[in-house]
Amino acid sequence: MAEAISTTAEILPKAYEPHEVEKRWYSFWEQKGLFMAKITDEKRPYSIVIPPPNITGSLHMGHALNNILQDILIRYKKMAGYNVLWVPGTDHAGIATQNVVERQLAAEGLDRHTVGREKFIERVWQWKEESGGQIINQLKRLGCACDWSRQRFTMDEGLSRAVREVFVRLYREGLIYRGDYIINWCPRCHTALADLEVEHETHKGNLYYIRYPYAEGTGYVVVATTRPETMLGDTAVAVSPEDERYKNVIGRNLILPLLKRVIPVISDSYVDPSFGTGALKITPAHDPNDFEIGLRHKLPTVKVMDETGHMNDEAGPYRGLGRYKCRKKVVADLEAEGLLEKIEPLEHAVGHCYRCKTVVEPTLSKQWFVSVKRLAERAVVAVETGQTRIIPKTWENTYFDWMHNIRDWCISRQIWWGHRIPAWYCDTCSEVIIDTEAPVRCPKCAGKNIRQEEDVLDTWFSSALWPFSTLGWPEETRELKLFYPTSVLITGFDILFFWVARMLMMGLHFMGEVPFKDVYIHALVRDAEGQKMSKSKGNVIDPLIIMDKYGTDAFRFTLAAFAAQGRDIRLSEQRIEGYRHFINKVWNAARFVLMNVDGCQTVEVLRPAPRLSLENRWILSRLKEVIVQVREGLEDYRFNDAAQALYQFVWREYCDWYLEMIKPTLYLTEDQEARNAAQQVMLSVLSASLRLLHPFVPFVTEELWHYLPGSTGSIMEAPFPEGKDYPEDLESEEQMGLLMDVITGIRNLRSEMNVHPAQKVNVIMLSGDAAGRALISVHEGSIRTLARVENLEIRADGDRPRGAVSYITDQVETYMLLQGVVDITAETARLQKEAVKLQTELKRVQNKLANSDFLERAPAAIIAKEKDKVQEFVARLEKIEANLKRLKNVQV
RNA sequence: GGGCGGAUAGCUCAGUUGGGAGAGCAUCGGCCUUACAAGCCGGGGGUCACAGGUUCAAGUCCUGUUCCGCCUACCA
Repeated sequence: MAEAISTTAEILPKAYEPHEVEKRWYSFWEQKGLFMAKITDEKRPYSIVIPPPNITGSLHMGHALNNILQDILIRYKKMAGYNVLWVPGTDHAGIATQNVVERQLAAEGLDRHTVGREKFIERVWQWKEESGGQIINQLKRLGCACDWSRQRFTMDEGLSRAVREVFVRLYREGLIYRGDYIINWCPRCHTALADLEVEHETHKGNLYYIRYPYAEGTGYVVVATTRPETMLGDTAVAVSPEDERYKNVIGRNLILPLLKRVIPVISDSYVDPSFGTGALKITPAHDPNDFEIGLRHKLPTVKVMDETGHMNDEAGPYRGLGRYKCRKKVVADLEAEGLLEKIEPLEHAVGHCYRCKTVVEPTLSKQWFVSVKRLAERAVVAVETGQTRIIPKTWENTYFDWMHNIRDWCISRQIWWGHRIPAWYCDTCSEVIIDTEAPVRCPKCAGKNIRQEEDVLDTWFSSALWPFSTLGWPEETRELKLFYPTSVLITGFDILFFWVARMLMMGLHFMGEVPFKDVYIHALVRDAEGQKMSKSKGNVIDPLIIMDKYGTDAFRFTLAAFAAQGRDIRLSEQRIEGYRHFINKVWNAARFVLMNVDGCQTVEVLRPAPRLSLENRWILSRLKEVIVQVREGLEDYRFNDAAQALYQFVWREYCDWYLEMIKPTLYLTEDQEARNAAQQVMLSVLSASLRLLHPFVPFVTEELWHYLPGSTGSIMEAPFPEGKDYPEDLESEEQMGLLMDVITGIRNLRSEMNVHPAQKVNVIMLSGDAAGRALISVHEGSIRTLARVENLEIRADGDRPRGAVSYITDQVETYMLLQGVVDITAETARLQKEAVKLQTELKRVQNKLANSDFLERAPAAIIAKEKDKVQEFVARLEKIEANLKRLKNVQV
């Protein structure tokens, strides 16, 4: 056995070195198939589908936090005895991916149109095979326990089939339609965008006041606009029906400047009389509101721009100009004609493409839509009735708000990379055919001139099906039966609408059940200054670099410890460094234990026996408490509480107090039985701590697990500790409390008297309480060790020693003898300070107890507590004052 | 415009049924005590944004104000 001890010390280096360890254990887990769910397992199921990262993505802080939290839950539930499944996968990310490949082509002097659709798609697939797996490897780096055998991609054959199936069913139910509608157009990406894909930003612009002359007679109406170039598409001017100023103008005709078209003045309650001049120019083809007004008044629509943002034939002399050049020229021409009244600066919101930040152009266009009203209603009810809980609850309001005001979802995109819409047009008879498979001939006219819709679906369309499409839908698979609805979805609030709401709608519609029971919305990771991390700001902290520098476990623990609900995380490297120290502490605690286990060969959970000594009973009782806290924290998604509880327990209680306290027993005692007990307890608490820590810091715990005597297999297969195995022991906690208080008191005296840490001191303790004296006496060894005491005398009563400084509690008076002369002035000051503090406290409590209202209305337990305090304070004060008197006498 | 969140120690933040203000980091002082200097021991530091109210009792509940964030929206 002596050999074994020295080997352990050699095997475990002084400091934890994460890199080699991390690599080794991840492949170990994968090889042993520990991440794989078993469909035949009879344990209770617990399932999560990953929010699929874009294949173009590289791991950022948001991914890291998101996936670490999922991994913590997955590992916890697995150890807690569930049949867990974590489905991983990636998203094809239509626009983003297409942009990447287009950029590649551009570098070669090509573009997608010269290459052609088929070849282009091939290129994208090729790119995906070569570079699209990057993010997956980065997730592995994080330690994610995903079932990689079930990895999916939104463009997989199976998922594509689900997409077509959903499209066809919705179409046949009348929930998908095609129509002319005003949509947001990105002139750079050449595609329609859903409302959600438009980001609004405040811009400093101008409000131009333009005169529209009457067609008959003299005079003009002045309209105000921020976008003068759209006037070329105006088909009316609207005023408010309640606006007295324009009462006689309604129904008259105006001459549209520059193009000289005749347009009417109409009245519509949408117009706000207080803004601008109260007259609004109406451009139905280039403004969503104007479009609605145009519908109401049956106005013609005139599109003046093409899909690249350039003016078209309808713009007459402005044809071919870019929209901003055109704006300049229109303004200049108006000015020249004396029709520009004035220009005022104005801040207003401008929509941008969420992908490329180009200013979007509202444009009239033929697109496919999902009619979402009915679907949304059901999804609202599901949350209202608690079938799905949104956590933190505050997000429910945001969700309801959005769902109640939801507008139809534009699902067609004019790009090539994505699920091509399963619609075909017959050129012979104009029939539209919607089917999951391509038709050979037109079912109506039997013609063969059939071509498929060019557009593809919004990427979020396939994402919306993710919870059931990844489990095999539309087949009725055993996976679906077992793991749907999934247990929880973990995501950031930024995709609550994009994704979560739509999954709820689709899940309810096609599965008849919510896709997940809980939705946990986690924080946003910001930089140390609270700024959102972004490449353009240059404040991005790269998780991969962090993991290189500090190790994955330190990184994981940091994020978990800061993942408080409802608040963003401000991350700085300093903090991660702090938690690296914690990982190292765990490492060294284990190192210490392993160096001192001798022949102890068991890591069995040890039931606290009454025969165990105080510190052993105490640490087991504390362990019970931390188990409860960790479990509750994880069940309630309070990751920070769970992590903090572990941090405190392992470092402060286990390392600082418990291990220090048993050192004499381990080193010196002749009592073999006591030593064995200490060894068993320290080992079993270490074992439990490692298991509790494992979901947070999987690598270091797995590494240490294999050094524990008697451990078998992976720590992932070990049971998560249960509170019921460790009865709480209040007596031991109370007694330990007294000892810790006295020891801290002596340490304090030493420090204040500048006693060198290596120097031992002599102490006399007085206590009128026999039980207290017995306790101190039994544990005087601990006091000697932890407070560095040479001679310790325990008395019931008697003269207070001269030449001593004191620490007074209500139960024990502790005197530390000084070798030289006590500085009476300093000691008096010290005691007086203490006395004043106590008197203030005492007074406060006494006032409370003097209040008859308090005595009448406060619960008995609270009153009793206050009374206890009075007793304690009075006892301490009396003793301190007695000491002060003695000091005074000495002085005299 | 509507909505939500935040304001607690120098910094970053906990504080879940209202009952004597906490942690980490930083700082100061002392220690290379044979697991760990990525460590050990000790100390200092807060009118819990402001003003009212409810209550025996408010960081915690209510109202208002100020200052920061964020989301959302069809004021041209």
